Amino acid sequence: MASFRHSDLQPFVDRLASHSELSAEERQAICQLPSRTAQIAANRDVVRLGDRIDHACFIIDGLAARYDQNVDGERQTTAFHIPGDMADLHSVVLPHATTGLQALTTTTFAMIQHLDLRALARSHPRISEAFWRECMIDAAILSQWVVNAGRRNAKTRMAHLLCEMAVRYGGNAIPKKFILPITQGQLAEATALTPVHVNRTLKALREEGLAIVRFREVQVLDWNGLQEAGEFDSAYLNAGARPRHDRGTRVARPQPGQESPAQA
Amino acid sequence: MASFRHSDLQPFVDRLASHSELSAEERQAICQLPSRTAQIAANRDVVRLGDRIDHACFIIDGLAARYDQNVDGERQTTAFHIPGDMADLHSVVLPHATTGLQALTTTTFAMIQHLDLRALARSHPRISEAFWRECMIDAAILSQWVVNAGRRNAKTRMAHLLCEMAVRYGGNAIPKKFILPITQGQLAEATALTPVHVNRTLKALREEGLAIVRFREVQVLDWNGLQEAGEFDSAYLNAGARPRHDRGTRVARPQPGQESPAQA
DNA sequence: CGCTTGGTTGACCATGTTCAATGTTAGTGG
DNA sequence: CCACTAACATTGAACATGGTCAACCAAGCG
Repeated sequence: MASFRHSDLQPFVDRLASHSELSAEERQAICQLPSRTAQIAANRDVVRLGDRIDHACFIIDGLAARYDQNVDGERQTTAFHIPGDMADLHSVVLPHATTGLQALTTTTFAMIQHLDLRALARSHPRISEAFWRECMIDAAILSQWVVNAGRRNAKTRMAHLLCEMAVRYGGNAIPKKFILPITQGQLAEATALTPVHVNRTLKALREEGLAIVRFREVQVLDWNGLQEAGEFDSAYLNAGARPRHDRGTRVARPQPGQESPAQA
Repeated sequence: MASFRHSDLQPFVDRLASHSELSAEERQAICQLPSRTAQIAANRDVVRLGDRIDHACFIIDGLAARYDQNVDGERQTTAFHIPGDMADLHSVVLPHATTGLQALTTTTFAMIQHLDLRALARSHPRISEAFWRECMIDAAILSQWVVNAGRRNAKTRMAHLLCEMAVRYGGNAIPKKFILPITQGQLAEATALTPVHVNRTLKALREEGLAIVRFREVQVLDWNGLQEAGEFDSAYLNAGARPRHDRGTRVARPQPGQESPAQA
């Protein structure tokens, strides 16, 4: 049954505050958004393709996957949502779902009406900007997924995904192990591989001493090695954060006939 | 040399108005944003990977590609930007570029300071929301690119991309032919194929009477056939538009053990 | 127990890559 | 107008990454 609480949204405030400056008053306003807590069982859709929705889902506990599918019904996961994510904040401006959202485990979430989120955004410009920024970080992740699916081989792809999840779960302190309650089949949907090849790929990562992936748990054996294997640079995940460490060494290769950027 | 004009931004207003309600006053405010017009030659970067930028680029004429690359320097295009697009509106909230932007042809664009865009967004909540929505439509396209690269074969992928571009160039009236000033190599970077295989794929589309792609031009021979071959449903491009026609027939396949969506 | 779900492995196959050669087109200068 | 060049398109043959099919194993749970 639904219940009304406020503190559920504190992690959301923390998330927003990690990349956007918010006053105490603004933080409180977010915390006080009316929300309805709900739980959904594993393998069930929170949002179905084509649904028109009137609320966003803040993940309190569990794991959800955003997905789309091709004509044969083969799924492609386009994002994982972990606790602390507002899984479809974008729906505030695009209420017509063009992707589905599925719970991968029993997932607890807080439902917040678009009406309330929109009202808050309209009355608080900086909250509005924070929402926008939060969405754009998700888009930056999505952009990496295109590169992943398009230009990286199975091992690199898998390593990259593991790195992404490690950073998202752990923040600055990369966890030695973290819970990733996901089957190899679901990993296949995310990496655009087949379950069989996911298995072989995980075996390779294991045998190279990079990481051990089990049913509910990822063990990072060699973080540097895993990052290297995954061509991973966390910059895109921290793009919104206050400058802590400067950008890494990754630079665009110069293209033929190109010395300077835009010239007026 | 730079010049100061206002009317350059009218197409941007039209774009925003196509999905978001804006008052006459709001439209005018956008038009009056100070902008600096510039031109950049083909194959040069407008924004380089890692750049910290302080302006957004509105494409007036030409074609630009957003890209990222893997460690071997192989490029993956993640978006095309055509006239009418604000190529990096997202940079207003994430000024640290994690992807590059390259002109594919000689491209004319208007540069608008983040400062001005942000100020406008802060003072006009509905403009802020329109910016956010515009960005989320781009994200919806990106999401489709993940599916494209991940779960569709070469022919389907290519057809899907052509459909996307046709709709974006033509709006509701699908053009029989449209200018796409792009080489097969650049198509390869967008579809995550090799130039050689792009060539073979285009040949297949041609031989099946679906579309003819030449150096600067796409000729759509059979729009329905092309859409079908590309598993294309334009809903995601129009997600923000006023309801004109209802969603197509595309529905999520029911997954095992799933009858109803979220239950509280 | 036995059933179900997920993990593991091997053999064979297919889509798309790689390599390499040749054709085509547009632009440039004599 | 033609020769020359450079970039792009086209084609074929060999190859590789990952997919498909199929069998078997392991763990959790009624």
